[in-house]
Amino acid sequence: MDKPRVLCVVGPTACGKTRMGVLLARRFNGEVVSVDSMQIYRGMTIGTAAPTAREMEGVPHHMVAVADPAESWSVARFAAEADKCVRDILSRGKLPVLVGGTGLYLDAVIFGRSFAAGSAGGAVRERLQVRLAQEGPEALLARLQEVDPEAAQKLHPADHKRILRALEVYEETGRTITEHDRESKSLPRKYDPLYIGLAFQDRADMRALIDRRVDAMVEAGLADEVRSLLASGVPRAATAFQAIGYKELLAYLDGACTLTEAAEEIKLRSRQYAKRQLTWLRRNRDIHWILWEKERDFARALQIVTEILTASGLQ
RNA sequence: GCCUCUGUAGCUCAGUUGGUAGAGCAGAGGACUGAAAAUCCUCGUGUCGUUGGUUCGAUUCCGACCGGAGGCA
Repeated sequence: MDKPRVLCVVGPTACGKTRMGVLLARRFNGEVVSVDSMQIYRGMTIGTAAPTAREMEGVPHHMVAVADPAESWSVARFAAEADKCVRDILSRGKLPVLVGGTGLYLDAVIFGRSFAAGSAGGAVRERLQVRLAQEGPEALLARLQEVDPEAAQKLHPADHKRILRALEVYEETGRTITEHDRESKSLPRKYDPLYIGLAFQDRADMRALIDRRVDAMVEAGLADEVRSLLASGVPRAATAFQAIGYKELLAYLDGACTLTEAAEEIKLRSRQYAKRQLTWLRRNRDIHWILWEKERDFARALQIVTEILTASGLQ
């Protein structure tokens, strides 16, 4: 009720979130906060389709190109930084427009979720990784079953990442991740979000646009972008290189495939990613969806969203 | 023209010593709390190229034909 209102633009990749965010920020005196796990890294404009100064049209953008790609960020760090931006925007009497495709990150900000201690590169994680390699996932899952049976029940033996994380939280904090999550999820939400979802009516149209966009990225010099990241010393193991478009071009630069093959792989991985984004978003019943037919019609969309916002008493 | 190999799920292929078939990839659905553009789970009936023959029964054996690859002329 008394929670600050924020606007959220969500949807799978290539569906126009960036453009919509700018249009909404301009109309409603807002500023954009990008909620994207990869656009935070510097020097990755082309491949992450991060908004350029031109595309921002004078609207202030936050959380874009704020991190050193050699340094790996996490949800926790992102949420903390993004929340500062949101509060700052609100304090200046403007509307925060959260634009992004990383579902977990957006939830973390909106709900003010807390995250248990521990991180990649930490001593506990390293040790658990060694145990995983030596004893196998079943042994670790059995161990988890003893300390946190609820988490162990939910995890598949193949889900190494989550098994490691669950054990790590227990060893780092003495509390189970189940306990921690339950507590975190019971906290009242921090903001009052109004969700606008952008997607294509027909998946084939989304695919066509993704294909075109990937070709454009390659033509715009994605390979050079990857080369300069490497040249500036970003390690191949960096999280930044897990971004779609980058890991595939690494293979190309290594001579493992042709540029065309790399581009095809990027298209494939992009549409699989888009599908996962949709799966994440579908469980959020509060989203007002705008479904594109063939082409993206921003003028019409802006009109629809304006009506929704007016009805909801935002303006 | 002759010879050899080949034609099985959208793609790449396995397989059935004759009882109508199964993997990977793609695709679809789902999960998701410090890597999340990551990670993980579930889902496989298709004229077994066509057409004759042998057989109780053929995708499997035999013949012809059609398509593909290679070789010899």
